[in-house]
Amino acid sequence: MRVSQAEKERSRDRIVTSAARLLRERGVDGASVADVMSDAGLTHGGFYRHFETKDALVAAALDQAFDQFISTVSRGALTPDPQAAVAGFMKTYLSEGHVAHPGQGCPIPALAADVGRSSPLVQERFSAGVRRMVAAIGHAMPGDDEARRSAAWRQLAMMAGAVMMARTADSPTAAEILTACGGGDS
Amino acid sequence: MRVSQAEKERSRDRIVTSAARLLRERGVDGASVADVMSDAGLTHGGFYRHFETKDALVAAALDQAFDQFISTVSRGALTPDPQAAVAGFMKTYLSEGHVAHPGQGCPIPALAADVGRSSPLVQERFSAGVRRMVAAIGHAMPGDDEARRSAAWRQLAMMAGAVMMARTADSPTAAEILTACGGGDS
DNA sequence: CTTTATGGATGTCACCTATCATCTTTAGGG
DNA sequence: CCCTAAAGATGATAGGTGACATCCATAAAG
Repeated sequence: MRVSQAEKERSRDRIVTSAARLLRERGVDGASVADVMSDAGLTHGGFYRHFETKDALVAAALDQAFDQFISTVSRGALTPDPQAAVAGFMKTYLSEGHVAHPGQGCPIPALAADVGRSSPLVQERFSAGVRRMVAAIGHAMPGDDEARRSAAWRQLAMMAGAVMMARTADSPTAAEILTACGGGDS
Repeated sequence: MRVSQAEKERSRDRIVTSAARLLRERGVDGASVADVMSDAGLTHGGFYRHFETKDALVAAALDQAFDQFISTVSRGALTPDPQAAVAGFMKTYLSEGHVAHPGQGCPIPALAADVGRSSPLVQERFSAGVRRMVAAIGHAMPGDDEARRSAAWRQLAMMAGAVMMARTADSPTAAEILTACGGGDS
């Protein structure tokens, strides 16, 4: 049955939110349109009233996933000591909780490889999210602009690589990786 | 038609070699059994004479991919100066050539995310390959055993993360990432 | 010359993206 | 205030592709 425009807006939000989680949990191919719609409490038939293609959904979901994750990063960045904020973010990023729950985590270790094989639209949105993250991290790095940006790239690359590898490893190895890269045990 | 056992062995090798490349290029879901068999010059009908399941092929292909890639790493490690060897390996790893050709590159940035969602068998084989790489890299690091291993994890995480992100980015951004992480332009 | 097992051809079943007729309800003009 | 056209949701379905199974012709092996 038809619903109000406000309700449709909320439906769309639920679809995107479900997609943002399921994509990170199962990968681009592993999260089907029907899965996402079902998770959003709808049937798959109505999907194409909201999005042209699955690709468009992926792009929208990536935006939301980065928004959500960056807001987590930035929340700490307003503390008096920006370097302490980055340190706290690193601990959270390199935690077993982040490894265990990709659905709420950083899109980079969860989806970068998939995105590298996806459409230009998806790549562009993803890349924009990555740049936003680098900017957010670099903001709290020491040195001049170029040094901060460069340090932020190294930091982000290491963190993303560490979480990604930890997700393929057994528990002791995962802990070893996280610790080696500067993470905690939380 | 039936072929000799030696020929079967060669068929199997071709299948694994094709899989090792196609998996890295297209991901686990993107490379179908039919694709792999076709690439190996066979039809998909005979596949299950060689492997129980697709999973078993993935495991075998991961082993070969790591073998091939580690032999590249280790080739340089025999030079008089092991630290120079690691530096050379880093330059190669963080090159645009590596970013552009995942099919011959490191399995980690290409497949870690997929593996994190795969069967325990696949995860175990992949994790074993990762540990072999860390051992190979750590071999040429300074400091005591623990420090070397820890430094190797950081290095590998950063390199894998950098290549993975570079593969989702446009050319200038990719170059920026590689340079920031210590790579060259080759 | 018989046995055997490889690889090819074809089939089955499930699932994925995308579409559509249909029902229902909203939104807006008279 | 009501009536009607537009539009969201539904369930069925089309078309394609995936993993995996089965039958068959044939050549190796004894």
